[in-house]
Amino acid sequence: MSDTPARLLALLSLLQTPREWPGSELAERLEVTTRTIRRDIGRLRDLGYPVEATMGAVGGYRLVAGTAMPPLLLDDEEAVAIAVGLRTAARHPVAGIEEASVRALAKLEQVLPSRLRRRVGTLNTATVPLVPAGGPSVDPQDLAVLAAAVANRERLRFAYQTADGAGSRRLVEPHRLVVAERRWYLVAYDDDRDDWRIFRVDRIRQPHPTGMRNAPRELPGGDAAAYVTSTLYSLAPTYSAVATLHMPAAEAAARLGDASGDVEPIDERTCRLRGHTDTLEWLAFRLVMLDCEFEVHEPPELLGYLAALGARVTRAASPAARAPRAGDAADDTVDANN
Amino acid sequence: MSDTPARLLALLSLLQTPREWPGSELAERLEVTTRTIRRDIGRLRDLGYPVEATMGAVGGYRLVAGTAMPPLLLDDEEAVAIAVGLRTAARHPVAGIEEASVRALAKLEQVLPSRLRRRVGTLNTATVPLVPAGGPSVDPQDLAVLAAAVANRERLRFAYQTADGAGSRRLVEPHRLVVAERRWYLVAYDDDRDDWRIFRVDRIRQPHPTGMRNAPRELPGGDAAAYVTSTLYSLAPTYSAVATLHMPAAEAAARLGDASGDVEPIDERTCRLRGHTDTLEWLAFRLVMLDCEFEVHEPPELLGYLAALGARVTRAASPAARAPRAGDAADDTVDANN
DNA sequence: GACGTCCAGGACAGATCCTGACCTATATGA
DNA sequence: TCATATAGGTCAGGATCTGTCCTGGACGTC
Repeated sequence: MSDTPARLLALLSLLQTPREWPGSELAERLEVTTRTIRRDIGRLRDLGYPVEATMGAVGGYRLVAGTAMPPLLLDDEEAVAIAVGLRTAARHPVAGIEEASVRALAKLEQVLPSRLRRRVGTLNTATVPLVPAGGPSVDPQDLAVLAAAVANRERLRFAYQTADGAGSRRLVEPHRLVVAERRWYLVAYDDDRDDWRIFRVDRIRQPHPTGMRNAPRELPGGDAAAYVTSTLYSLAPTYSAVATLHMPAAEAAARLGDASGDVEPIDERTCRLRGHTDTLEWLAFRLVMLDCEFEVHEPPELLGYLAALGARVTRAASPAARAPRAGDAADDTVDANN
Repeated sequence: MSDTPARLLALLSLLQTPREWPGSELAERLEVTTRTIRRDIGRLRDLGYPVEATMGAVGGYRLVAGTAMPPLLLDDEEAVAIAVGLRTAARHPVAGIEEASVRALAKLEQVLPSRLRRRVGTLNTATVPLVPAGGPSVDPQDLAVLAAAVANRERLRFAYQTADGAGSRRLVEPHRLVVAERRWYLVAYDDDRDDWRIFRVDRIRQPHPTGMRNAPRELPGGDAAAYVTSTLYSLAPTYSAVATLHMPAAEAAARLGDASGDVEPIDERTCRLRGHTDTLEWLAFRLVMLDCEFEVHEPPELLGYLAALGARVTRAASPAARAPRAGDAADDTVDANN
């Protein structure tokens, strides 16, 4: 009896199960008359959620795709699955929707019951990274905290570790989260230094909101993403890579994706790749994954890295020969600001 | 005025933004009095959604984590981000929540507006696969269709391509979706053959529900996952791999994850890996990604694959030498049933 | 072709609920 | 101390909701 909004939500929840519901069954579950069910269905339709009905003896109601997203009513496991998916998406950002990903993650983490958060955490640490890290990886939970602070225009305090290992404590007004070169950066106004700064998120430790709101501040130039990339290019000792791929240019471009540099055809079966990167491991990984013959011309560091990798793999395939182990990890020395 | 449930949903949507909302601002947005806002907040609390309020001059309301998941109200971009995340999760299943992932995906795809679905599709094809496929990859949208049919107990018609290339049309009663050995399988009762069958999802083409419901049918033995793995072991010519890793056993186990076989220590710095796999590329990929010295002892196919890979990488690092291209793709010949 | 089953929706009466307009109490930061 | 925020009681008038009728249309089955 009564409590209409709760019943509407329950009805939405039932209808989101991908199956057909006869009105009588819905009425039974929600303990109301079928007439009320029909009225509720009408209400949902008025709200813009298209409920489709098939008439006839085996008919029923089902929620279909409309023009607006209905509220998603998830059970525990589904919520965990989405959280895990968003966390890995935060670690391997997809071009164009990185920011929406962290927004969704922040939204979800805000309301995720603690028992589910624990499950997400254990699943997350149990999941193995699929690609070379290329430096420390970001903590998705920290990322959610930063996204919340950005949305809330709330001052943020955190410990920041610079490239040379020194640590410092910061109080900033967060402005935007940006992905550049496969890394997360926080664009923020540093209150102590009275200037704009860019922080690598994987070097931020223990961020917590202070509760102090700050007035929106305009970034000079406006575009945060452009600000980050321009700062990176002016500061970072990125490598310029040139390679020849024995693969049609179109196919190589498709398999490399958009963020891997320029591909121009040499002839029908080969092409030239030019790109810049600050993580040799990542570039080498992508080239090997292409599963085609290729030759690297520059930079010498990448040549060295690939030579070491090839030698290691060759050693692995010839167990008869035993050799002293050679360290072959290339280090990453790029930093955004001090 | 009026339409309380819609206002409650709108209020929930606002509160899910990770920020604090003063009651007056909420009242303004929703065009009601602050008194009504306070009442609505109370209603939400009665429904079990914990709205926290900070009193005082800079107070406000915010939705915090409770014991149950509130309905997620997403904007377009967030919905797309979640869909993309779930699709990649379907391609790289995480142990333990694979089924919840596809359930959530099916739920989302069911109500995703078509314009957003298009965006998800283009983003999805633009996204490059991060790991070696090891055979054809599943279409997440097909997976969602299968999951919906499983939940709806609806008969399903599809074209199935067997290992030897022959195609057949099937009419089945879907029972469960299961991940085994990094692949999706559909456990279903084949109506034409009057027996239970296991189908590799990546070989299923154009699945579509028929609208015919079927009575729930009990799988002999009960456990669908066990049924799949036992069938696979009895049928599939998997490789048995043995390798020595120059890495502490604990670290290797952590970095390999749970599904990669048994790791036992040899001494403090080395360990032995035993596993079985039907995709050489995947195992080789994981071993190389460990970023440590290792030697493979078995199977010979893996040795050959690694030798070819090492040679290719070495060639790439020595652009002076030019050699005729050697094909080095290992084929995957495992099948679940005919 | 008749029948049962399902969705669609109008009319109506009675109970319920909701909103806005008061009011006071309390907590917090400037 | 003051301003501002949440918290919540009360009350009256009006809107809304529910259940119980009803008719009609669509669809599959017997």
